[in-house]
Amino acid sequence: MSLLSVSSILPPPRLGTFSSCFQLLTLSSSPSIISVAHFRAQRNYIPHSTHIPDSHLKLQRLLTENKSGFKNLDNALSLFRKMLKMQPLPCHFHFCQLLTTLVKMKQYQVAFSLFREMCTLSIPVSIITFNIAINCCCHSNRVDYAFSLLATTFKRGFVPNVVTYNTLIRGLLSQHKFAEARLFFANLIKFRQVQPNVVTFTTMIDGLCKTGHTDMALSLFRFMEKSDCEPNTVTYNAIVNSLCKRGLVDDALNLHSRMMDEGIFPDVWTYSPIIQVLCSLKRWEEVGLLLDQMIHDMKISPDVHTFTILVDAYSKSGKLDDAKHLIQIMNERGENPDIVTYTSLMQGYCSQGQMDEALAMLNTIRSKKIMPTCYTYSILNNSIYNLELT
DNA sequence: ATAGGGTTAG
Repeated sequence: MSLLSVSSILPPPRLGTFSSCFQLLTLSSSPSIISVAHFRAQRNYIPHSTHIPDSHLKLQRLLTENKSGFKNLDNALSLFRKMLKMQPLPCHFHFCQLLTTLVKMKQYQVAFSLFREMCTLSIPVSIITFNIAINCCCHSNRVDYAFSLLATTFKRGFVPNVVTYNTLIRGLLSQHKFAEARLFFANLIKFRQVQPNVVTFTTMIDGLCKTGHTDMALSLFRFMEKSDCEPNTVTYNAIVNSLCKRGLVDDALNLHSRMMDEGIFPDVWTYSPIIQVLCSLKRWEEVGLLLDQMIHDMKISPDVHTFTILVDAYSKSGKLDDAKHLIQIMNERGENPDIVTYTSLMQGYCSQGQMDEALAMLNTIRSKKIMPTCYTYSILNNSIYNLELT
């Protein structure tokens, strides 16, 4: 059964919106009552809107400096408190910047509670603020809250946009609510709520793949290829990743060549899953060729994930010195190994029965102030348990 | 200033 009929999928372009924009533009360029002479007469006048208080300039600098994440959560929270006390209040843009930074720090619940506080205190919000909050709910696995926020959005007179809907679709799919996601997507199109874009389709395709509905994902992908909304690298990557997960590495390799033929450039996200599955199949020669192509021909640098895949592959084949050497290369290149990298090497030591080395690894992790995860302890526990059995 | 993708255990 096809997901959608072709005719229902793309609403006609919204000429109304474009033409009214155009009208506005024409009006604003019509002879104006404000002339150069007007400004000359008042040359000492500084318009209110251009005056930025020092506190706001300082705030802007702080937000820009820390935009990929504050050193710790308290810094972000105390900045929020300061912002609330500022006179005049910082603009909407700055509050959004702070919330976005918290999202980058994966502090979804904190970001959401700040959003709630903003609403309680009647700090101006917009559809963008709501979208950030909806995204936080989805990432905290509370897609139910996300939908109640959608209702609030309507109640407050904001118009949800394609970002709102894409976020909600992803939220439903990440909660394995496939039927709901599909219905929501179909209704958006049926009732012309929004014009889907490449992110909408890619989100659906990726979610369909991950919920085991690969046939539907492929038909949506084929539909995109024929439509005005052409697949991009991320769309191809969703399919490549799914093929790799299903062990269909040759299909993945074919798709990889096809995307290049179509003029869509692969990125590190395309290569990593293919390299991973080739490693698991011990097709080492091809791993080498692909890495060479990626690094030298395509000029794509392996990142933490790619390196970790290789560290894991070496560890699993007992080549612990090579794995250690890779970690050294990572450090030299500034691709800092993370908990997954170290856990992979630690597992290598465990499976070789080198428990002293494995425990030393745990100490290294601690000394680097990296938080071990349940994987780290579970691997250690299982090895100790297995040793006791033998 | 808002949305999409890859790595580790049993």
